[in-house]
Amino acid sequence: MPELPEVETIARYLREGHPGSAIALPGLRIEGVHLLWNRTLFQPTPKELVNNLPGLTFTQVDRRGKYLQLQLTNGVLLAHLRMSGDLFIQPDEIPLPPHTRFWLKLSQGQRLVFNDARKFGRVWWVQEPASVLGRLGPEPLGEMFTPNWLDTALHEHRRQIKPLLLDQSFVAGLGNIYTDEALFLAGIHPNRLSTDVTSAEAVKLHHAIQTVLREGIQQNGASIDWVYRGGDFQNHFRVYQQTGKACPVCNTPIERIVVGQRGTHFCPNCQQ
DNA sequence: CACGAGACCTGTTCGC
DNA sequence: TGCGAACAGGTCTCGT
Repeated sequence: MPELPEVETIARYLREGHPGSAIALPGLRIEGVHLLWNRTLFQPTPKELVNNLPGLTFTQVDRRGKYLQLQLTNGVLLAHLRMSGDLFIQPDEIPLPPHTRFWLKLSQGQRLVFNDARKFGRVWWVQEPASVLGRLGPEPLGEMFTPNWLDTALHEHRRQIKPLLLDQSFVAGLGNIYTDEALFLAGIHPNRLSTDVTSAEAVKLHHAIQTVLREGIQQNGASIDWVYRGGDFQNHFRVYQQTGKACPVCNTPIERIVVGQRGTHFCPNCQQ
């Protein structure tokens, strides 16, 4: 599920509790470690994890790009959900969900579950988060990400605009949905070369990126297919997965092409 | 440096 | 109805 708005939603739920459930991660202590799919753990070894995590307490939950950062009294647990991952707290007595790859027994009769049908998701336990997050570009809703920065940065590369926006070392957090939506709002064809984007268009794109991300967060992210978290942004897509449907601006049928090996949705009239 | 292909995985939907 | 192909919110590595 995870692009910036979905990961942000999960971070908020972990930090403050789900709507309807006040259980929050900070303050809960780890009592047991269960790794069901070894490759989910990127670092350190399973043995080191089992030896070191029990007894530690969660103190804080943050997001950086598409990564979740779960601060502990010693070190930090990082998680990347990739395509199908999910991370949530649930009571210890109900059955583990299918596709659980990793879970922690917590104090107060709770557990933290890392669920991931496609097994692409990864977890790290490190002392220094920068060792994993070091190459990420700026947060698109942060102070560094200004219209002027984007204009300049676009011209430091000569690449197709869509793959460039998906590159996490360029900007951290955009994925396939929000990139398509942002390029539509900005009226930029996904195939355009970054160097050919004008300064006026860069300003528009900056605004479009922040708009779609804020909308996504407001709707608690997008819920597609069998993965459901209660998000609602899927009902507000303008072009993503709208192939053949009328463009909300000009009624031209939305088209699907492949750009950088990713399905790409756009309006051939609005995005020249 | 930029780009495409292939890997990593499982589940759902599409087309014949 | 059945079955294989295509596709899915991501990222890494390798070769050109």
